[in-house]
Amino acid sequence: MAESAGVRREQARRTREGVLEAAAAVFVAQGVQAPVREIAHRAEVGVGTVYRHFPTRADLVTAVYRHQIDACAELAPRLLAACDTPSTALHRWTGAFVDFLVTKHGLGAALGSEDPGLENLHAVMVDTLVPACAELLGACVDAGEVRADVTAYTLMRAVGNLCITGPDYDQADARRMVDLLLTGCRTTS
Amino acid sequence: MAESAGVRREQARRTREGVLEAAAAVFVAQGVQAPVREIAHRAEVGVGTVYRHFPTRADLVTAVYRHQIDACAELAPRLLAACDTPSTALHRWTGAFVDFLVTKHGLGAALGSEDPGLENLHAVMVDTLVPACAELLGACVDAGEVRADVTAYTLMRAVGNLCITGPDYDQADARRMVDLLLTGCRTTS
Amino acid sequence: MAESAGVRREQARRTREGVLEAAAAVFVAQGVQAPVREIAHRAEVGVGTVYRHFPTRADLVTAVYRHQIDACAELAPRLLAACDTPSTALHRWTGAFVDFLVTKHGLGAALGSEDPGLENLHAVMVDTLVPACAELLGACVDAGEVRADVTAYTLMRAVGNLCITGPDYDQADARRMVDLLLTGCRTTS
Amino acid sequence: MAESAGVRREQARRTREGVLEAAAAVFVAQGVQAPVREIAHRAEVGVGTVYRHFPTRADLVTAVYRHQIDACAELAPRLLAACDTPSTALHRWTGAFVDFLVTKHGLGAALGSEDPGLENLHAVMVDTLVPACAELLGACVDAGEVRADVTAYTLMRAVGNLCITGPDYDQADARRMVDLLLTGCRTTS
DNA sequence: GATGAATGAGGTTTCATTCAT
DNA sequence: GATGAATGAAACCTCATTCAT
Repeated sequence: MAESAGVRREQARRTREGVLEAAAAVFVAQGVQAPVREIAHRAEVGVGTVYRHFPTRADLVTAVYRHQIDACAELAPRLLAACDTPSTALHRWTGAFVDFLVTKHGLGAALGSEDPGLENLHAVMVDTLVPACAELLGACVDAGEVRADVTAYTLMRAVGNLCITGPDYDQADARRMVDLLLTGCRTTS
Repeated sequence: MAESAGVRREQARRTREGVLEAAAAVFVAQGVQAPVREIAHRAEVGVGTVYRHFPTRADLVTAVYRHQIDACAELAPRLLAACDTPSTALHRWTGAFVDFLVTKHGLGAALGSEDPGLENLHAVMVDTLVPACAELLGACVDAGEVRADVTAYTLMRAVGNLCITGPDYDQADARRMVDLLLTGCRTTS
Repeated sequence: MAESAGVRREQARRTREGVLEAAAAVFVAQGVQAPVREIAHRAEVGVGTVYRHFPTRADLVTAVYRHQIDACAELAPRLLAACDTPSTALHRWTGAFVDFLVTKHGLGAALGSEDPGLENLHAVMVDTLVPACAELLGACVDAGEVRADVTAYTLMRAVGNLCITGPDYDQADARRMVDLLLTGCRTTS
Repeated sequence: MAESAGVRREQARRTREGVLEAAAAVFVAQGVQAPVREIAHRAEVGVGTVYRHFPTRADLVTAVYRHQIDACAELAPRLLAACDTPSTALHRWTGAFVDFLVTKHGLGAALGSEDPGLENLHAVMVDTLVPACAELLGACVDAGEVRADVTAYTLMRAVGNLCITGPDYDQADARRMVDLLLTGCRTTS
């Protein structure tokens, strides 16, 4: 009986993972507003199953990107330790952030969206990434490399917005614009 | 008869203006994807009236912003003539552009949207504003004030994206981020 | 003043004729259910004008075909006088009727329709054409050429139905089918 | 689980049947162009349910009549085997076809309609019934009972048209007209 | 836990018809 | 008489979401 419960739990976990994978794929293809049916179909489960695991769309979006958000946050201190200067670390970190956002079709837009259905995701990203960004930014400011009047939150929103790509404004464009923005943040010597 | 026709035409024009005003207000509150019903209701007309004046949503969105888009484009040569340096003109122009975009909630997003219903608006903005921006940018490059590897289109998309505001990222933030971006575009002397 | 009234009346008559012509053309192209706007546009008048002259669609449809309906009815006695046998006259009359119906796209369908908006037209056709057809049919029966158990109304409905054409069942098909039907009505000798 | 799935599937099947019955009834009353809402309401389901089972109107119309169309087609060889002469079989088959068409108000009209929403149904009827009719017709021609210049398709269209009934032209009239048409198709000996 | 059928609100669009000028 | 802008009912179709099994 205890075992059967464990087996069932394991099944549920696998179902959950399957939904997450399907959602990730569908989000890339159609954006985070894709029909739930589409995701359920791709995961080969019923729509009810999606709703059981993720009651709101934001829960699903958040869960889909949580791993990567966490990984992105954890990257900050590692880069700070590994790079010669804080600003190098900041540049590389934003580079990683851009790559993350751009490859998730619609995530940049979701970040900046006021859609109440996405505020949950918004909160997660802010809570997780802003401190990471703030750590890098603070180090840069302390080192006199970056102006002190830029907040981590504002910078992240700006970077997030710059990552809203399209046919005529692609990942490379986004990277260059973010680089220019960071360059503009340098203290003018 | 000629007079009555003129009166009627005048009435129609006022209705049209009313729809435009209502649409502008609704767009600010809900974005450019707001339901047509909402706009019709706010304008105190039937939905059919909205469709009569603006057969597609893009027609409406375009009409709402056309005046300002044109005004913005016309500002470019005037600033170029009035300012001491091209880069000053560029800064002031982007400042005006940001003010325009930010006060029209959702227009920045519309500029970058791939939504087929907005491609018309997209085309108008690109056709009108990119040349204006290119003129300023070219002058800056010729004066050696700005790096030559930034295209007017990409810059406009970036500025447009930076103007997607929200409760925690407002017009002042957008202006500062755009300024930093432009600063980053300067030739490092 | 009397003259100006006459002039005005003449104007109105011409407007009316213009609407009729436009309606006839539109009916051929799109069927009798075509949008009123289409007809008004083609006639280069306002929709209100169409409604003033023809309050209901049936009024318009009826008016459009009235001339031809009358001409068709008047043909019956002339054919009866001119042809050697009544059945020849009947054949030639139905031939003319078929040509009339088939070239008026949708009229055959309108004849058989129960659409309350068309009952007026239905009544006109019945009142005008059934007596004409009955005259021919009666002569045929009297001459022993056609069975006595076919009513003029039923025959007309049948012919009307057979004239509902389409891409794979055209005017020639309709004519042949009507001919076969008439052949079937002959008294078997 | 397997059982509950079976129960659910059974429920769905009943819903589907309910929709079909409702659609059949509404089609009789209002023709095959009746609003989907009407059908949904009569079936006591939501419109979404109708769309789930029958994505397009043609799917619904086709499903409503499919059984009877098939039964009609299958009747042809059986009659051919059972009757003394091919022409008797043809007469009885068209009689059955007429009964089928007339009791399904609007189906005759649908058969001849150019409405793109009905082309599917049109195709089904043509594909299923024309071969059946052709078999009978061919046998009649081979037996020298019917003229060779009538195609199965044209005959079916003609019969379909003759089955467009109304208050003053009912099923009995349709049957008699079809009989006369067939009589007219006989080789004159 | 999983299912997916059913629901129905919500969006779009079309046109017949009215009415003030 | 003529006009055509305005109206709004009505049809379509799509999903997010619920719930009985």
